Amino acid sequence: MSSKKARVEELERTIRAASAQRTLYSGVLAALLGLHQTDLECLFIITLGDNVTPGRLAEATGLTTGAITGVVDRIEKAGYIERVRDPDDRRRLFLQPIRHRIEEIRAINRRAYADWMEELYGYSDAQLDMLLKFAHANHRAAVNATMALRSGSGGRDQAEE
Amino acid sequence: MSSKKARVEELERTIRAASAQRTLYSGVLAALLGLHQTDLECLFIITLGDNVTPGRLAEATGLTTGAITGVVDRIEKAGYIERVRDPDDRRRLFLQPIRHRIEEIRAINRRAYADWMEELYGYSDAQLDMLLKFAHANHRAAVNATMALRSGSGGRDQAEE
DNA sequence: ACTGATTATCTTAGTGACTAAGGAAAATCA
DNA sequence: TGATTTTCCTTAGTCACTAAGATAATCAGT
Repeated sequence: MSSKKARVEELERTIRAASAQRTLYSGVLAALLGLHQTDLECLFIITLGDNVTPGRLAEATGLTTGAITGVVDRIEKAGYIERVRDPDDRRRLFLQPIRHRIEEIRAINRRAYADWMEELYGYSDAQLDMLLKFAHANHRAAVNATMALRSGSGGRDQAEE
Repeated sequence: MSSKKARVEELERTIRAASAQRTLYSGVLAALLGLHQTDLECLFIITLGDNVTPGRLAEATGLTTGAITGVVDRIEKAGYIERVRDPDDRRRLFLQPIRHRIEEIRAINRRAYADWMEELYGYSDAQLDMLLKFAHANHRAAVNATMALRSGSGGRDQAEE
């Protein structure tokens, strides 16, 4: 027997633990690829966007452009992207993913999560819709919580300068 | 209209995005508390366990004991734990959480995630049970995926030495 | 007790990812 | 054309981390 409060709190705790574990997974994957966690995150942003430039990557991650140069160096050296000059504005670079190398990473993910994907297929369409709604709500909640923390001045110091 | 495959893949994508966002939240929270993300993680482990020692923390995180010394220094200086010598083995330290300071952090989390918790209370007990089962399965999946990566030799180098 | 090995934490030196500031090259504007 | 802006890179310095070893307490064997 468990109260609704107990259920809700265990649910929240479990989601948190699962998120932490997925972060850990990313770290292990990055190490396996000879990259840093930051690099892998950046690579993910690069593959999602179109014609991503170092400048846009710096904005997206909050890193300085200097740091981004290092990140791009490492990812390029590992062979997952190429620096390609924008022909229309020769100051700019496009960070072009090397598709078949990216596909290697996807394949690793697919293999590692194969059982889980199988499990997902076991749910009915209606259940999947409900879970999807829940997952979106959870994502929104995390975004809101982050914003609340940033603006809410939840703690002492905040802007140190 | 969307196929089951589309549903499953969007679900997995959304879970991943939500996890990433929760990681981001942790980083912002850590900065707010004047700690590093690593420190906050360690603090979490300390509060969960009982009479956690620096050594056990090193094992749990994979950091070296030297790094842990720095982590403990920072958390202690910020006032969230105390170093207490084990009276039965005076080589050892117990990292004792300072309860009311930990409670401050919990209060911040509760405030940031208040709407979300509210939302969870909106689900029926049966739905919560289903979601809980799902969340546990997701956690297990992430653990298994991490292990698969570690042992599966998915990539090249692996044991470098 | 005494000796040597082990255990737990800290210390030190060195590495490398990051920031801040500024430089070089190309584009844009007056 | 010259001045300003934009984009990326370079440089110097900071700091968390690792690796190796110091310090100190405990344990096992004699």
